[in-house]
Amino acid sequence: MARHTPSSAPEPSPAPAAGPIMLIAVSVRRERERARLSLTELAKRARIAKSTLSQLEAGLGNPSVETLWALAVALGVPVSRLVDPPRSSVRVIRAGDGPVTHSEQADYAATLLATCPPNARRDLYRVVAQPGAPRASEPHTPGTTEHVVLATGRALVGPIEAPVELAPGDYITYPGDAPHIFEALAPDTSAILISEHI
Amino acid sequence: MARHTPSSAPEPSPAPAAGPIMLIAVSVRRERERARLSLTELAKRARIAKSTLSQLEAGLGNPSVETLWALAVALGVPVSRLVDPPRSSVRVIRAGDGPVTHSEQADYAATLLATCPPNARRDLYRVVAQPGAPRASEPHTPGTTEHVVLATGRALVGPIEAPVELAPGDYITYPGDAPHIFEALAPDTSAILISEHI
DNA sequence: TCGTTTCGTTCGGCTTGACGAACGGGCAAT
DNA sequence: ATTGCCCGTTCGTCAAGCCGAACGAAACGA
Repeated sequence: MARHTPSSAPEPSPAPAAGPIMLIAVSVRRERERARLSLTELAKRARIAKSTLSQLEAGLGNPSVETLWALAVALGVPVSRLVDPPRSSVRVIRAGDGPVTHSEQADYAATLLATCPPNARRDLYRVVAQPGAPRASEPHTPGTTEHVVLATGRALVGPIEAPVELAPGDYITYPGDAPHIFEALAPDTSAILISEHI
Repeated sequence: MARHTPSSAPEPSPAPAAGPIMLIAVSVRRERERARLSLTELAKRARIAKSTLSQLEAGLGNPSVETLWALAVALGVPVSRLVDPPRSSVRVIRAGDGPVTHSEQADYAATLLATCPPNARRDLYRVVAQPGAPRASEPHTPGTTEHVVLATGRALVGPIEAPVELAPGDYITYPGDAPHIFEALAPDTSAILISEHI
């Protein structure tokens, strides 16, 4: 199977415990079940032998990139979702909290709110809302995460069952693939919204 | 080489013209040169035969995931950077400008400021700065782009040779791999900073 | 009870990816 | 010129990925 051992060297990707094979094995099975495909059906669509797929999901073997590519195409997902570790929940960082890095040159403070997971896409919105009926979002595509930093005003933001009240500077992140709301509590409430999807 | 043809089926990943092999070939070479490694040296670090690497970069063959993984580890990059297609300038969107999507349910307006390029990482900062000496940033790693949305106050932001004055709600994006500044022009100037690196 | 279908796994074979060694070229020191 | 070293490519061998076919299990209807 493996003729070499890539076990040493500094791991940039968050060391996935069992190496790439097991990671891909579980990823493929996860995506296949999410797509409601049988092993046989997926193999047919990907134009690979189902024996190949069977062994792959069993964590045996060491698939080639063409095999992997064919599977990703058939599953309708980017290849990277099969090769990078999975991830989710609500987290709030209040204005003034969080790890701050100060500048020596100027009065300048930056707070790291969220590091970007490998391979995610983050789309950036500016939101301006007025009090009244809250905006309830349908869940987006699975794997979506939203981040909101309130700029001005006040707002109730987060999962529909447990939204959080934000003041200017507050930050919240929550799953975007579950129902969630944005309800302005003050006039001219504005925020930055980042929609992150893998 | 390829025994199957994954050519059909709807392509979710933005069809990379020449299939996964060529894509990986150029990605590996690009990352290797970025890391200033010789082919021989990289092969040694990845614990793979240099012949394998040579053919891989030539666009021949069909590497296994273990080979790919070992290379990504040795290069110090996530695997996804080798399997997704690759990809800067100043752009400003003033508050109130830009494509706005309104909600039917509530007084809620979202403006798309920047779609995320495939495979980029975006790290999210909250910035609070006071007037005085501007904060001049050293250029970051090549391929970095920064985005700033001013929340409160006023600031001079952008490339050091041509910064732009921002008011609350204004958005700017500029290359992060060239010198750039953030100079607060009013007390308690705050902003959201997204650092995007490939 | 017996076919029929679909599921996922297991079994030989052909094909090919990965390996090490050998090769030719470029460069610097001797 | 010669030696040494590193570069990247080419070649033959061997292991293993991929394949199709055969297999047992489970579900459904006749």
